[in-house]
Amino acid sequence: MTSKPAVDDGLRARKRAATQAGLEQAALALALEHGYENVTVDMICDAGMVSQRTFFNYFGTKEGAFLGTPPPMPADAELARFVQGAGADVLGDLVGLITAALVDQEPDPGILRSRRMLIERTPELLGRENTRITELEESLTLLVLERFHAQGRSEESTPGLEDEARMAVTLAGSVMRFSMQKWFTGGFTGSPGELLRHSIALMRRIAAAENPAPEGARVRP
Amino acid sequence: MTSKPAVDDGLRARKRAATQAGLEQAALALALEHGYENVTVDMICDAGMVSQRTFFNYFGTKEGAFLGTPPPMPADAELARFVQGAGADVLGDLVGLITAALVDQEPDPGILRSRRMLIERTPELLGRENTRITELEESLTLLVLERFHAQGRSEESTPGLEDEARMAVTLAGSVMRFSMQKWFTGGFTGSPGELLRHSIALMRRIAAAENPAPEGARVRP
DNA sequence: CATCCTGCGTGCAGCTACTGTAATTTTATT
DNA sequence: AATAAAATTACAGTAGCTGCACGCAGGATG
Repeated sequence: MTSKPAVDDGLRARKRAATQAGLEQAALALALEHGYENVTVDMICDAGMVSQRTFFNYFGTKEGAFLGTPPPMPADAELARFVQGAGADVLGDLVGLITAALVDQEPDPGILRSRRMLIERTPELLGRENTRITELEESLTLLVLERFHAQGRSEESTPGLEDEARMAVTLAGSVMRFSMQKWFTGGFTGSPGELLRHSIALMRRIAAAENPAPEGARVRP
Repeated sequence: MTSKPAVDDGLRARKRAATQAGLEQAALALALEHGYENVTVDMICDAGMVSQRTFFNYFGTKEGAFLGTPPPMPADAELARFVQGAGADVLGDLVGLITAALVDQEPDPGILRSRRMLIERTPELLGRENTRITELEESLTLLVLERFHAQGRSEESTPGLEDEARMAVTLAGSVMRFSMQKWFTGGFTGSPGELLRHSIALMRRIAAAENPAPEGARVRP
């Protein structure tokens, strides 16, 4: 990921990372025990042994400590691979891209899971999470458009190309949300890969459905 | 509350409604001019000529004044109609249901539009909105399940029935989001009904795509 | 080793969103 | 007109969050 293989960390950086990790962990633990609303920033600071001011230097916001580092944007190499991807399965590739970013972003799956739990049961955090995702989708739409261009499709030749890209991203997002939900409510026994494929298949089946629109009047009474 | 069931709108109720509408309007106007973050509750109170405490009696939260009355849940009659709907087009019917609720909920389309504009450009509000929608989707999923049952399908005969319902709701939500976005960025010239049908068709096309999954390894590198 | 200096943590003062409480005013009822 | 009920208000207090200025330790330079 970085230019140098490893050692670039000084004592400073290491301490910093430790403090941040400590705060995040404390925040999660406290929230899972007392509920997000009942946890004050001061509590987290006590547990992490820093001043309140320092806390805000790290996260800027209370929520920040619970949500972890901002948005998982894939590495450039993978992005290029996606754009060049000749495969016709945009949806599958998109889902793969997002998943990859998610995985190599958080080393500890335990943290990831409990964070997910907390977010799931806390509307306020869920809102923030959605916001982040929305912002991410913005960039992904541009990516898909690039891919389309790489495949020789242009706005001129295909009028609704941008819509198509946006819809693809939207659907990929739906698959991710659906899978997450199923995964963290424990309704699935199997590998994440399986789950994702299962979700995509299900989506295709539902979307295909029967009659596209019986008379059209149904849509807007 | 009172012993009499009849004419519940006296002077009281009318004043109340006026105050609330005034506050909402003031909030929207102020935010569109100065940006959401730069509008304080006190400003809104000044414009609406009430105390800060009263403001919070009405909305409970600053965001409330900008988002309007909570979630548009359809009337019982329409719900029943949806459940009994023999039509196979679950998606279309769902979209129709949501749309109907949206329309007869806010009489003034001008308010609705500017509110939409504001939400669109304000991450914080967008997050809240998404949260509300998510909560709504919860109930809709149950509805779809009822409909399935009315069609004689049970969890026993069809293992993934609940998943199917959830996915249908998720997809309907995607269609709504997509349409909203297109509608309020002005990228569409035509009736809302047309737009919705167009969106559904597009979704079906993208979802269908080509190969479901070349090898599966793509999904989780 | 001495020196600078830069990044980081801290206290403090202050703003804004929000809540509880009790008093005051306004509307409804008899 | 008297009284009950409800709405609105002022006031005080809590929690999230920010700008500012100071001090200290890590790291670079000579």
